[in-house]
Amino acid sequence: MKKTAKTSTKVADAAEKSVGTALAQSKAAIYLALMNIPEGKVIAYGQLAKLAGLPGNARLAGKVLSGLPNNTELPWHRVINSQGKISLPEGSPGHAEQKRRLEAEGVVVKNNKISLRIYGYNN
DNA sequence: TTGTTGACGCGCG
DNA sequence: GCGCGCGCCAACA
Repeated sequence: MKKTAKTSTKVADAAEKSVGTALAQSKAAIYLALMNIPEGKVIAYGQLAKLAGLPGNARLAGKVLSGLPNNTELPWHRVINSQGKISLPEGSPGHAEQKRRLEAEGVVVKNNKISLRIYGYNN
């Protein structure tokens, strides 16, 4: 209807429209995976992406989390990098916020670092 | 279409 | 345990 003929990848294009840019699913998958994280536990971006069915898309997970609103209900603060540290830059509102939330759930943050060995969520 | 950027991960020294 | 560099995948200009 819109694209008309053009180079007409029509079939692929139509399929793409049906899902709403493939990422929509990925995004939803990441949300679901995030909801599966219990309190007092943390997970790495890559791990989260893998749980969402997107191995190798750790960065994408971060991209999605960055797009989350402030009033989101998702426990985004339970997501950290494989280093066991908060990816957000120190001094950033999100960093302090995340750290505070984690401690509120019983997660001990040692020197801005979290023991994945203890709090790491393994499925 | 090509190049750059990013809430990352892993291997090395 | 820590810092550095390269690699991966998608979005954006």
